[in-house]
Formats: sequence, C-alpha cells, structure tokens
Amino acid sequence: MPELPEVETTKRGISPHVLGKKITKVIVRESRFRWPISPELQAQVEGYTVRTIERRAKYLLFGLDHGYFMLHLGMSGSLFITKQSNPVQKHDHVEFYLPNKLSLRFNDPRRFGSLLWVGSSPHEHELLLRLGPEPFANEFNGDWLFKKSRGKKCAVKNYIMDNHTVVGVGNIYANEALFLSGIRPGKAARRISRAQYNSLATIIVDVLNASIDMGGTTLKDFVGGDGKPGYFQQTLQVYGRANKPCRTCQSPIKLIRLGQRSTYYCPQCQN
DNA sequence: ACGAAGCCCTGCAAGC
DNA sequence: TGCTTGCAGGGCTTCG
Repeated sequence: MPELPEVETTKRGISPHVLGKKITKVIVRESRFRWPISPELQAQVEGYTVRTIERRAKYLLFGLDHGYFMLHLGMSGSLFITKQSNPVQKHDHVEFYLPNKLSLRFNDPRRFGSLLWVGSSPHEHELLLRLGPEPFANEFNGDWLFKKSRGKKCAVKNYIMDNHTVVGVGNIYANEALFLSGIRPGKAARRISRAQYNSLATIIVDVLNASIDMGGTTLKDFVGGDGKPGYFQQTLQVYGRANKPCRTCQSPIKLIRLGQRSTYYCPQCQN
C-alpha cells in the first residue's frame, strides 16, 4: 500500500535511470488494471524519451516530448529498475525497455493501479483537475483545513483522507497524524478548532517528510530492488496496534471502522 | 452538495 | 494438509 512517501521515494529512485532515456519498447503482459491499458499508450510511448517525472498526489507523471503518461501504484503496485535479463516475476505486468539493457518494471498483484496516456495537459485531466493541494504546498495549512471544514459533519479522519481536502494522506498516516495531534478520529470535522487544525496540518507535513527522508535511505537499492516502504522503518504509534498499550499512557488502543477503513486511536490521549 | 456505500483484486491469516 | 472464508485497502463511481 504505497502512501505518498513511497510514491515520492519511487520517483526519486527511478529518476536517474529514466530521465533523458529513450523508452525503446513497451511490453504489456496484463492490461486489466483500474482501467484497461489502452493500445494507444504503447504507440504513444514507444521510441520516445522521458524528459520529466512529476508527482501529483499519488500519481506519477512521465513527460515525453509530445505528451504525458500517468501511473498510479494503487495499493500493491511497485515500480523498479532491473536488468532486462532478470526473470519476469509474477505480477510484473508492464515493462518499459531502457538503454543499456535495463528496464522499468511495473508490478502490481491487485491491479488497483493504473497507467494512462493523458496527452499534453495532464493537470487538466479529469483525475487531477479537482484534487486538493499538495501537503507540501503553501496553501495547505491549518487555516485551510479549518475553513474548508466548516459545516462538515463527516469524521475528521475521513475529512483529511479526502483528496479534495489535501492529497496524499492515506489510512496509515491519517491514523498516526490524528494520534500525534491528540484528536479523536471519529469527531466531526466541523467540531475541530482552528488551533487543533494548525497542529494537525503541521504534524501531517512532518510525518510525511520524515517518512520520505527514511525512504530515501533505500534509494541505493532501487536497481534490482523494490524500495522498501519508509513507514515500516518508523515506529507506528497506533496503526495496527489494536488492544496493545498506548506508547504514551498504556491504555489499550481501540480499533473501530470509519468509512470502511480500520481506525486506531487511544481513548485516553485523543479527544 | 454532501456523505455513505459499492466495487475492483490478490495475498495472507484464521478457522475447520 | 488442504480447503473455505474473511479481511485488507486507494480511490473512482454510484446511490440516497
């Protein structure tokens, strides 16, 4: 389940091997993804050079001279550089041949990911057009969270996981950030104070940044490796810790479901 | 406009 | 041991 830090880490990991390189061949072994991979993609990409790689939310945008293709890792996707001669593993669904007998491979067991040709204005694409701000953008702060939340009855956890509020906050980081902010996840978004949103916004940015920094330590393993997710290396405070003692107060961590997602919190520390 | 639920899919763990 | 069942989850889509 790649969260934003893994997508950013992936981008940084593959960039040196992909930027300025010509994609000589595209092999689609499985086209059934979130949306089927169109034959157009292969035709548009083969023989062209990658000029830019951007991340928007959890999407990666690959810029060629005549347009962009966009890739999402879904829940189980990974993207890595490998030698063309290395055996194709299960779920290595798409392969981009690069110079020097290297390849960029897209592996995705659950196929919740996507790969789309989006033409010359990717940011105008339907999937990106109405997304909220990046967490690292200036416009994302406590003030934004507070103002946008007025009148919203939904749980604050669902609110911060909504891509219209801010992008890139997945289930794990939503749980962790709410714990670190002392906010109970089921509380209505409109009932959170400005001060609490200031704290929450800062913590979201800090947690994502820390995770990207840790992810960066695995970059050297990207050739032939898989880029270990950053969050496995950090100590999770509540996520996956149902009934275990809170690291702060020893109270058992509670597990509930909000918006069909596992939600963990400390009933003592979060109000 | 909002919010909740449904759906896509495979791997893994638990239960029998 | 080998089956069946349930759960996990990002995010688009549909329904109320």
